[in-house]
Amino acid sequence: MGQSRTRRPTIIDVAERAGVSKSTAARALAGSSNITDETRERVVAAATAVGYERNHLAVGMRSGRSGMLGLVIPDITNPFWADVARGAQDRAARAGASLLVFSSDWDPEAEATHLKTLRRARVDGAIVNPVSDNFDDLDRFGLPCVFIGSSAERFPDVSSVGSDIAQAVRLGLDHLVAKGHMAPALILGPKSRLARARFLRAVHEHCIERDVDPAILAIEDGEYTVEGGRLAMRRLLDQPRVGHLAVFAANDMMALGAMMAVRDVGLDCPRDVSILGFDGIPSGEFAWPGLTTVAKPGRDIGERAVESLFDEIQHKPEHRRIYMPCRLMERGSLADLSAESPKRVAGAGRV
Amino acid sequence: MGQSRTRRPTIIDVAERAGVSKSTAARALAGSSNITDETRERVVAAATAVGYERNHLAVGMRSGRSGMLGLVIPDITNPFWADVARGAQDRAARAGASLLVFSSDWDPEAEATHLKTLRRARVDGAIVNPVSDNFDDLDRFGLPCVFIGSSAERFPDVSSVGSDIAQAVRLGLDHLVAKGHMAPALILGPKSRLARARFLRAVHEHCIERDVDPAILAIEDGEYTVEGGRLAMRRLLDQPRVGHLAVFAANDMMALGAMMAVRDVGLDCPRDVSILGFDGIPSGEFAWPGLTTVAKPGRDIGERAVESLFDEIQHKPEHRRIYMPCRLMERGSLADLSAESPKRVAGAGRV
DNA sequence: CCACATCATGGGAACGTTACCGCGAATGCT
DNA sequence: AGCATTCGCGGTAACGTTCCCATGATGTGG
Repeated sequence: MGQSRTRRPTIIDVAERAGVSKSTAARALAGSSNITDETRERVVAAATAVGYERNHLAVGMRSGRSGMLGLVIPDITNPFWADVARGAQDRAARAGASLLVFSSDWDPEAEATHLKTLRRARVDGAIVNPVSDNFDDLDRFGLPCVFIGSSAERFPDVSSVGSDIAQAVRLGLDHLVAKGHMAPALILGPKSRLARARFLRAVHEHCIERDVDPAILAIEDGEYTVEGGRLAMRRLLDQPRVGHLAVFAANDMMALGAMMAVRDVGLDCPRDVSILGFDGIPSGEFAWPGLTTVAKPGRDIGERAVESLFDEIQHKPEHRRIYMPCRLMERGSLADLSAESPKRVAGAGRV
Repeated sequence: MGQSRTRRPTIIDVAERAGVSKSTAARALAGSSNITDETRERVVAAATAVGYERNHLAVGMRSGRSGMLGLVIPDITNPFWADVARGAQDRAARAGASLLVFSSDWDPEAEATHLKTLRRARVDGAIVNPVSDNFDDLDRFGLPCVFIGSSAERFPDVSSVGSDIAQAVRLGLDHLVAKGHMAPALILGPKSRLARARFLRAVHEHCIERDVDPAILAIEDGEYTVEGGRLAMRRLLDQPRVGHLAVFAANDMMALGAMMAVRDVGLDCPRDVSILGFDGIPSGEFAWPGLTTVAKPGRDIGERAVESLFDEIQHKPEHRRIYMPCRLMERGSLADLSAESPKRVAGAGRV
C-alpha cells in the first residue's frame, strides 16, 4: 500500500472541480431531479476523476438510515447458522445493505451486549435468534427486529422466520413409513425447549393420522450435541427389542452421535439400525453411511428474514410468522424394509 | 415491538436533563478530563434515565473512525472461513469494533464490489482473502488492509496472516513417517496455485532431510473438492503398487473424497490405505474412520489478522508476514505400520 | 409586453458528536 | 494581598451529506 493518507475527496471537492455548488453536485450524483444533462455529466466526470465515494456515515447521519443491518446468531461456526448468515448477507447486499454479524454463544449477556453495539452503530434493523427471554431494552426506541428460529415464537409481538417443523417431521415420518419403519424411536433435545415440544406434537399428529398410538414410541432425551446423541442411542440400544431399530433424531449432530453409538456396540447402520437426522449439516454427507436427514433451508431463512426486516423497517405493520419448508436428503442411513414385512398399519404406505 | 418511533435521545437531551451544556455532558460521558465528580454523576444519571446511547455514526463522522472493520472471505459457509470470521469477530469485539462480513465466492468482481461497499461504509480497515490480482483501487486513498491466506503473498507490500504450510507439512510427514509411511503419495490442488507450490516445496525439503528422493513420490492433482479428491484417489489406486498405500491430501475435502474412492473400490481405510488430510474441518470428525489431519488454526488466524489490522490502522509501519502454526489432529485414518517393517531409511523415525 | 409558471442552481441549515478556545472562579505561590 | 496557574464549564465550529427554500433565468400564455 503505497502513498498513504490522502484525504478522501468529498462532494465539495467534486463540486469545485465541476464548477458547481455542492447542492448541484449532490443532485447530479443522486441521479434524478431537475438537472441539465450537461451539468450532470460534468459532475459525474469530476466525481470519477477525483475518485469520489459517497460517505455512508454522513448519509446515515443526515437521513437516519445507516444502510446496515445486524445479525445476531449463536455461532457463525455452526454450519446451519453460517448458512443463515450467507443467505442474509446475499439478500442484504442485493438491496445495497451491509451486514454486521455477531455470535452470541447462546449467552444472554453476550446477546445483550451485541444488541447494544448494534443500536449504537445505528443499524436500520436486526435479525436475532433470541436467547434471552427479555427484550424490553430492544423495544424502547423501536429498533426494527425480526427473530429467527423456533425459539422466536415465545415473543408474540415480533415477526419471525423459521423452518416448518411440522412439515419437516411429516416429511421424515412419511419417508420412514415408506421404508417400512412404522414406529421409529425418537432422540429429542432437552425438555422445556420449544423446538422439542413442536417436534413431538407433529409426531403425535402424524401417528394419530396413521392410527398408531404415539405412546408406543420410545423416546430418549439428550443435549443437542454428538455426545448427547451417542448417550441417548446407547440407552435406546440397551432396551430390549425385536428386529430392526429405526431412530428419528431431532438434530444431525445427535444423529451422528447415534451412529457412533451403533458402531460402538458392534452393530451396523443401516443393516441393524436406521437413523434419520434433522438439520442438513454438511458433515452428514461424509459420515459413513451418509446420513439421511431432513434439511432445514438455512439460506432461505436468512434471505426471508432480511425481507421481513425490510418490511418491518418500512413500517409495514403486517407482522408475520413465516415457516420455510424443509427438504428430505436421502443418503444411506435408512434400511429399506418396505418389502420385507407386510404393512400392518392402515394407511402406512402413503407418500 | 410496542410503542414505535420515539426519537432516540441525543447528548443534548442528556445535557438538558442534567442541567449542563452538551460539551460538559460529552466530557462526562467520555470519562476523563476536568470534571467534578458531582457533575459527572448527574450526567451519567441523566443519560441512563433517558436511555441515551452514543450515536456511532456521528462519532465516526466527527473522529474519522467508524469503529467498523470489513472482512471479505470467499464463503462464510466454508467451515475454515467461518472459523476465521469467528476469530476476527471476537477479537474485534474485544476492541469495541464491529465486523462487516462479505462473501466473494472467489469472484474478483464480487470482491471489488464488496471492497467498494466497505470504503463507502468508511470502515477503519479491511481483512481480505485476495482473489483478484489487482488492488490498485484499494491503494488509492489508503484503506488499511491485511490480507489473509496463502494467496496473500503475491502482494509484497501488504501485511498478511496465514497458516504455516511448511510447518504443517513437516508435522504431517513426521507423523506419517512415525507410523511407518516413508514415501506417501500426494494429492494436491491445481497447478499455478501458490499453496500448491509451497506444499510441494516443504515436502521436498522434508524428503531430502531424510535422504529420500522426492521424485519417487506419486502425485495426483485435482480440484480442491470432494470430487477432485475422489478422482485423484481413483487414479492413484489404478497405479500398480505393493502393500499399503499412504496418501497426504492437501485439503480435507479432497481427503474425504479420497476416502470415498477407497470405499468405492472395495478397499478399507485404514487397513489398506492410510489418508492424512489438511485443514481440520469438522466433517473429518464424523467420517468413518475419523480423518487424521493437520488442522489450520482458522480462529487464531482471524484474531491475528485483526491485530495486524489495528497496527496498520495506527500507522505502525512494521509490515509483517505472519505464519500461524498448525496442529495435528489424530483420528483413525492412518494405519500404524511402524512395527511391521524395519526402518530402511536413515533418520526416518524421528519425531 | 407583462404576469406567471417552470426550471436549474446556489445558499444555508440540520443530523449528533467532539475538539478547541475562552471565560470566570478558585486555588496556589511568593 | 496580588498575581499566576489551574480547573470546570459553556459556546462554537466542523465532520459530509441532503433537504428545503430562495433566486434568477427562461419559457409560456394572454
